[in-house]
Amino acid sequence: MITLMRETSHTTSQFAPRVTISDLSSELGLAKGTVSRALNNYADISASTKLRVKQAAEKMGYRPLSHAQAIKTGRVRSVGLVLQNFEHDGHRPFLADFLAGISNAASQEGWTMTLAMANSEEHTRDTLARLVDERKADGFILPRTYLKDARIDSLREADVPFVLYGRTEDQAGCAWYDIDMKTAFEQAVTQLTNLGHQRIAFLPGGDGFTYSKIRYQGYVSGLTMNGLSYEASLVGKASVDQGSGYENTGQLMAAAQPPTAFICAVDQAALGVYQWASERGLQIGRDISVISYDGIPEGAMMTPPLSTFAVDNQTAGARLTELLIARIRGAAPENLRELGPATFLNRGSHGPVSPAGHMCQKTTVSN
Amino acid sequence: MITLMRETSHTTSQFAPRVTISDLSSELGLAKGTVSRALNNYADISASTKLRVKQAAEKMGYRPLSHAQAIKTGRVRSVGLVLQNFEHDGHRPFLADFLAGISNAASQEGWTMTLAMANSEEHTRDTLARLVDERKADGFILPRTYLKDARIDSLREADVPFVLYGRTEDQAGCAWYDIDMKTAFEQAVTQLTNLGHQRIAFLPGGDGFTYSKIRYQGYVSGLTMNGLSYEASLVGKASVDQGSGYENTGQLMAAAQPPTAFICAVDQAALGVYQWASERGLQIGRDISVISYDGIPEGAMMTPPLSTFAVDNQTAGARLTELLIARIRGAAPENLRELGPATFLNRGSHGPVSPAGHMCQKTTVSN
DNA sequence: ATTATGACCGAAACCGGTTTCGGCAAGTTA
DNA sequence: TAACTTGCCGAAACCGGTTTCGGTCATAAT
Repeated sequence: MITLMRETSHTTSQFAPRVTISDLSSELGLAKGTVSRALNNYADISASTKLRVKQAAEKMGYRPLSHAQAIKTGRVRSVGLVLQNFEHDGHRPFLADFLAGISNAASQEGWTMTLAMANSEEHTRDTLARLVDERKADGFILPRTYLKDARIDSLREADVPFVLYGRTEDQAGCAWYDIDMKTAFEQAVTQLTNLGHQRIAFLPGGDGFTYSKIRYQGYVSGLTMNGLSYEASLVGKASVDQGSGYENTGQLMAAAQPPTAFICAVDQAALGVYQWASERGLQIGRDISVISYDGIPEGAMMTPPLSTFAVDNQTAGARLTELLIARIRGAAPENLRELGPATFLNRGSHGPVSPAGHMCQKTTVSN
Repeated sequence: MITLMRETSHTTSQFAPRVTISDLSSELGLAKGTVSRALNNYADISASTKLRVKQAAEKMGYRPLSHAQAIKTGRVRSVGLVLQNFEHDGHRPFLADFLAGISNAASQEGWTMTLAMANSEEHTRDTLARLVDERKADGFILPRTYLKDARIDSLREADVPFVLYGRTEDQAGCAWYDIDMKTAFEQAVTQLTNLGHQRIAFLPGGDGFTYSKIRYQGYVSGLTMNGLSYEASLVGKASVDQGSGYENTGQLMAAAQPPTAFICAVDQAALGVYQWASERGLQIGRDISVISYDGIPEGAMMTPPLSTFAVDNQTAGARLTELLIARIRGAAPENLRELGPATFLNRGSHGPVSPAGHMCQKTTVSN
């Protein structure tokens, strides 16, 4: 009985009384359509009526229902985001920041964010398809882009607006925001060569990801910028977590002329370098130098604290939604491409090349 | 020119052709309303037509537009979530799991999730109000509940369905899911007393949070269950991160009869205990025992690995959305309250009370 | 003095669904 | 057989907006 009453009252009075556009029009003595056009700045409404309507709307607290407009306009004023939580989670610590950036930028424009998570590539495609089909979002932010990315293909084909966090091989029709990782990794090489290092190893990121290729290119470019020659034996295999970082460190250090410094595509791999070194009594920053990328919080708590390039995921999220909204409003994707900076956290994990230690002669160095 | 064409084609052909309910009705030779009622299982539609309609809908790939239905029903089939990212972020590592749970459970019912983040209590209220006002969600999940929670008050007053992750002081009209933390902390005390500990300290969580009170109650109840008397001097101040945990550990260990074991309301505080001990050459698990709560990933990487109660935030998110959807569909909140288990990770940070060390005589022990 | 031209607004159609209402045919009851 | 249900469906109103289409009136052009 009580239950019944609850249900009833719930379905009837549900919310505070809303003011609709009809309320506004009858209050103003204008036609409903006129009010709508005034609010949407149509050219055939006089400036004075526009002002009057807008003031009344403000005063009466009128807020259009986005789903009511959507039925005619096809836009729900929402940015879509499908996260893949099956990947190596180097970006997990930044998730909250990233989401905060999106959320804030979206609400700035009166938009909202609809979020879904997928646990496989197929699940991602299905989820994306469902959200598109049900028009739950007007466009999408695609994080963690691949060189060849099925999500991009399907959205491009369906002509659904999207923006990439990262780049991809075929940029046609793609708007994107990315971090200038190439410069960052060039700087990493420069830092180390300035400290005397000449055998600088590189631990790349996950295969297939665009970020992985670009960071690698930055490493290579940094070598030539500093007059060092590229050596394939100094490049490890994909290292995306502590375990793989640890293993690949061991592999590279077993060489006849082991590296004196490591550049890691991701911080998690750097933790593996730390582990390998500490197990052998070697001190990071003195016996082995490490510079890495991501800026995970654990990095600050290591001994010594990890020198790394930090990225501001909150502004990334914010810029991405601004770009996406612009894209949805019709801007050409070619004009919506942006590179943000990574900031170097100059901490203790890199130092001058160790005089003793594994370094012997410098045979491979040109110049 | 190219730009213009892009824009044009974008606004016109935008998506793949959708099949509407009118397409269905004309295809079937039925009235639009009849089709709608058939799909929604109205009683005045014959079973045979229902079947025919549903099969045709399936075959033609018909999916109703939630915002088109919302205009009449008032429901957009979306669960709302406003995260406060200004709080101490003990739950940050679990964010992805939590969101995945919500997302999966929601899409199971054909629902979606609209997410927003706020950086102050006021911002949270505003955001919540806006989402309610614009009907962006049919109900809300409120995480991290306080004993007195302004969000609950305003949603209750506005008669908007919601469900709590956690409990609150005034449960009237509240549906919730929570972890049985009281039992967990009782077990923690029992574990330690079985190992001979009699001076067991407690580091509580953040002030004002319901979880903090319940975990404290579990600690107290565990003491009496095991014949130990409560001692106010064994209870520290709020310790929600490593820093405060470190400090409060020092405070408690400075007593004439220092504790031999610590129970921490949150794992982050336990990290502070580790730090304090390691700086003094004391070994966790031997010289000082620690049992904690949360199950953060860092805990497994400590030496020794942290004994703690882990909570499955993915199923928490899933259950919460199931409860919320039930609530929105009219179920009484009193029937939507659930307690999930915390699972003890029996690791190395607790052990028998140290024979040497700080322990002296047992004066305060009754029995 | 007419006529064409704009500026400005009302009326109505429309978007994709849901829900109410009424009517018809078949089966029940009187 | 007439009256009454009942089962089942069509028609139309409705939800809260947007957009198209004319129409009125004042002003400018002829």
